[in-house]
This record gives sequence, structure tokens and C-alpha cells, in this order.
Amino acid sequence: MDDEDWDTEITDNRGGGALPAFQPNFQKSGSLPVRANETSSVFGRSVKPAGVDGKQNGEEKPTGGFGNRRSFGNRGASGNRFEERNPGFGRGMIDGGDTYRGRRGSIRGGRGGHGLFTSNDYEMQDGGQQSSFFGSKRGGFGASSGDAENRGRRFRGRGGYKGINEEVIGGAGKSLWKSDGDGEGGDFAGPKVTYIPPPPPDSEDDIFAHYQTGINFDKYDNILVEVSGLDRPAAIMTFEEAGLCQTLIKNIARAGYSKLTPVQKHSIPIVLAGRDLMACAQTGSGKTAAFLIPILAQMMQDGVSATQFKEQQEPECIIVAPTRELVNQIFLESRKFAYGTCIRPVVVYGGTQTNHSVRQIQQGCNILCATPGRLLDILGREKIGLSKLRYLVLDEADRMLDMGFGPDMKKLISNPGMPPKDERQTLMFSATFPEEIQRLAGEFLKIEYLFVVVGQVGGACSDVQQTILQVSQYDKRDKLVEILQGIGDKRTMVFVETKKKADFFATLLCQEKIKTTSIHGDREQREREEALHDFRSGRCPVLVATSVAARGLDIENVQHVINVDLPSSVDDYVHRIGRTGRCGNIGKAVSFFDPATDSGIAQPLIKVLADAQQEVPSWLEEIACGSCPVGFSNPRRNMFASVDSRKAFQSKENQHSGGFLASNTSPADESWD
DNA sequence: AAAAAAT
Repeated sequence: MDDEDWDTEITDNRGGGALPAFQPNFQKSGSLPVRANETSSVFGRSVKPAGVDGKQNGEEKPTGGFGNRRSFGNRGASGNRFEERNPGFGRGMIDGGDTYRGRRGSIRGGRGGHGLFTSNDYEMQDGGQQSSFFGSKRGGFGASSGDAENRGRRFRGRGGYKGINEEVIGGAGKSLWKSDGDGEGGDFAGPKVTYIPPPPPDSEDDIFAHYQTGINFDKYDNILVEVSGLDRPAAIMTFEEAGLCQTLIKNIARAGYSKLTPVQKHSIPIVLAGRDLMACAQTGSGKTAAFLIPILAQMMQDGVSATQFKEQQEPECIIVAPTRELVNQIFLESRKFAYGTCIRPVVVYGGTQTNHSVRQIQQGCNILCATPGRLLDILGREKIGLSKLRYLVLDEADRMLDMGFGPDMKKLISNPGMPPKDERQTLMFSATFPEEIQRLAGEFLKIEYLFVVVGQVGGACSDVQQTILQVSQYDKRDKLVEILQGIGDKRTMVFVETKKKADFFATLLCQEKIKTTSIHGDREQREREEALHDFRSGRCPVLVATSVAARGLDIENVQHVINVDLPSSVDDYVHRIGRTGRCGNIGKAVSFFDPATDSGIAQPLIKVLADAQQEVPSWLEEIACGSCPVGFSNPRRNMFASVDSRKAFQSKENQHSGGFLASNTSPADESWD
């Protein structure tokens, strides 16, 4: 290969020195069965070290300025936050001497103060008052100061936090919110404080932290792959065939990747060939690396803007995803691959200080990982320009294009600076992709894009053992406690339908002495990240979540998913249970099915179960038969769409016209296959 | 009903 040495002078992109030597250590990469279309292909190409100037990146760590740190509760949560602080509701929150949570907080309209009990703070502060959620009484959101304590510790981390530690742990959290002159906001007269995220851990071990592939990893090779479109590049079988530079090879190995998954085998050469791509592959099968690796490789070859402070930065790559935590996860993954190169990834999302996002970007930005709202905000402030944009990635693409995010995506694509689709590469990845959304996606993609499907579009991962239990809503709490007590300390994600119920169940489980935390959109950003950290670390083996955590999150050792409430869309179900059974590991998913509310999902659910070779309860089939699925009138996408009906579009059939989102209103009245 | 910008 002729590209082995050009990057050897490059220094650590965190501002550190030259990289220590690292020997790639590919694990046993056995010979894989090669399918007919998987002939190896060489992507070694002439490499010019353009733009690779070995410049050090700017320092990523915030340098103080932590005065002003409360997430702004949007979506009306702020509107009623103080009104609901009636006696008897959330009173348990006011413990530990009026901690910051009780004081600043009730940020979620008085809810959300459920305890997250730590090992050393394990008693209900409100005397163990039992809640009766289903009886429509909303009491007993007892709280513990436990996570407040830990939170203060964790988010301190570096310089600039000194002196706060004692105050928080002492429970006098309000001092935390007093301005001591180091903040840029310092507006403590008002209730608005914006959270500044902690600097990401950046020791090399932290950066490359990963978990092991599971016993079923090799079974990925048995899954059928369908690639449609013209002039399909051949798949590659090994990382070596991708013709990557040495630094990237090292980073890939160090990040724990040794064997390609099917979606990677096909997507990497497609992206390297400069093609647009829509790719569907099961949850946990390596989609993120499937786009990051080839993008990084291309950027290394073509060169990127030097890392230096500029008022406006012009990233070569923008990656969007539907939740803040997912965007952060993608960022952390991109940081692995970019380590020791001149490519600087940056992450920005809401619930944090916009100024912090801006500063991060201004220090240099080649890959921008962002949630849509903050991205548009930053674009509007002209802190990023799009003239150098060459890669636009929509992770969880179906979600990014549906009713919720579609308008934001349209704004992004319509930005005057956005290169037309023929001058950029647009990549979309998801485990699910309803047909009508595929159709919308065509607006973003070149006519001749390629469509990769691993297995079935919208299919569940077969490494997840799925169980459906008929449980009425009134029995859910007892059943949940029973199951969790049987599970023991194994990591479990519990999904519910509403934020309120997330709080309720988290509180309930804490009362049952099960170490639980929760994540949902009405929690402060810092609380969300704290919850995720406590779950990841095992400190809280149970995470109660809304669908905010349904997609993309890659958490080690999640062995169980419990759907206390089934989602209304079967695609959401597929994503939720996909939090377990990742990367060749196995997992279990148990779902409570209440015929009173869930009959609409019975039929598509049966399809998903059957396609994943799971047992289908006879009672469920009876319910499905009874719930006549005649309606395509149901506004909810996917309600009755069978997995089988979703087929890959042939690329020449993608030349549909029609305005973006306008076509959303017209159902599948055209034949797409 | 969840989520995505702040204000």
C-alpha cells in the first residue's frame, strides 16, 4: 500500500503529543463464507497527503466557566414547573436540606424527583409512601438525594469545578447555583441555567473503551444481504481490503473491531466509491462504524481543513441523529477512529449552553455530530458554513425523516449553503425504514443511490429472545417487580410510554430496593447523562426509559429489555428490544401486552416475532385476528405495515418527484416494486 | 405520546 506513511507525523488530535506506538492486534479473523456478490475488491488508491499538515488540534477541554448550568426545560415543562409544586406532590424531593434538585428542580413540573438510590443512601425519604399511579393518584414521587450526590462529583471532573464538591455532597446544593463569577451567564436571578456537559473522558483507555463481541457474532455471516441499485461496488471481506491508512487501521483494531459485519462489508466500499447509500441492518450490527470508517478514510485521503480557531468553521461531514445521547455516542465512536489524525470531531446538542457548542466548533470542526435543533441553531448563527460539506449522514434515518424531525431535516437540506445532493454524499442508516419514509429519503439522495438491506427491513435481531406476556395495565407494576427480582443484578432497560410513568416506575422500583435510574425528555440533560452513566457503569442496573432511549444506544451487557408498555409502532418495538442482543451477544426481551390498549400492534408484532423465529402466543394470534387491520387510515405509520411489504427500492424506480413531506400525505398509492 | 432549539 502506498498510504502507509503519510500520516505518521500527525499528532494526537486532543492536543497531546505524538502517538505512542500501537500494534494492531486483529483477533482471529477466520475465513468467512463468501457470497457470490462478495468478491474482494481493492480500494487502495493513490494517496496524496493533502491537507494533512500535522497540526495539533486545539484543546478540547472547557477551561472553566461553569457557573451557569441548568438545562432549559423546553416543551412546556418549564411552563408549569412551579405551579405543580403543590403539597403532597413531590414532597419527597425536598430532602437533604433542599438540594439543588428540589430547589432548582421540580424542573419537570414537579415530577421526576424519584429517587435514584445509591448504595449509601438507600432509604425512602418520604417514608416509603406508596404511589398509586394507575389509580390516578399521583403521590409518592419520593426522592433521594442519592444521585444528586454522585452527580455533583461526576460532572466536576476537571479544573473549574474546584470547591463545589463539598457543597454538593453536603446536600447544600444550592451553593452550586450561586454565581461565583466564573460563569458566562451568571443569571441566577432567573430560573434558567444551562447545563455545560462534562468534557468527555480522554485518556486513551477511555477513548477506546469498548466491549467484546458475543458468541453469535459469526452468525451475522448467515444473514442474506440484498444490494439494489446500479453499478454496485463489490463487498469487502476484511478491513485490510478497504485500503485504509495505518492510523485508521490502528484505531480500528484498538477500538475492538476485528471482523466486518455484513452491513460494514457492503457499506464501506459503497461509501469509499463516493456513492449515496440507504442502508438497513439489524440493531447492534455495526452501522455506525459502517459509515464512520469509510468517511474517515476518505477524509484522510482528501485532506481536511486544518484545525485552528475560526469564527466560522466549515465541517466536511455532518452526522445527525434523533437524540442527544445517541449523537454523543456517535461522537465518541468517531473520536476513536479519528484519534491521532488531523480530523477533529465535535458534538453539539441541546440542553447545553449554546456558547459551549459554539466554542467547541470554533476550535476546529471536521466532523460535526449534532441533534437537529442545535445544528440549525448553530447554522443560523453562522458558526458553521457548509461550503466544504461532503458527507451528510442521517443515523436512524427513518426517524430523522418522519413527522417529528422531517421539517428540521428539510430546513437543513434547504439551507442556502447546503451543497446540492450531487455535490455531497448522503448516507442513511437505520434498522427500520418504512416505505413511505424511504420515499421521502429519495429527496435527499442522488438518483443512483444504493440500497443495502441486511436481513429484512424492520426485522428484529434474532439474538434477542422475545417474549410477549398478556398483562393488564393494573398488573404491570407487580409483574415488573416480580420479573426484576428474578433477574437480579443483570442490567435491564425498562421501557414505558410516558415520562410520567418513567418517573413512577423508577420511584416504585427504588421503593422495592432495586437500584434504578431513569431517562426521559423532561429530565435535565445532566440528569439524563448521569442516568446513562450510572446504568452503563452498573451502579444502577435498572434503567427506566421512554422512547428517548429506544434507538441506537449501545450499552454493554444489557441482558434484558422489558416493555412495560408496548410502543404504538412496531418499528419502535424493534429498536427498543435492540438495546440488547448487540454485537453477537444474546439478550431477552419481555413485553407486557394489554389487549385493551395494544391490539393495534398485534398483527405487525406477530410478523416481527415470526420473522425472528420467535414463539407467537396463540392468544396473541387470536387478538390479531380480532383486530381487523383494514385501515390504512390509521395515522400512525407502520401500524399495520408488514415487514414483508417493505422491499428495497430499485434505484431506477426512485425517480419519483413530489415535494418533500407533501408526499407524506399520500399513502402508498403507487406501486414501488 | 416522545422527541427535537431557545425564548
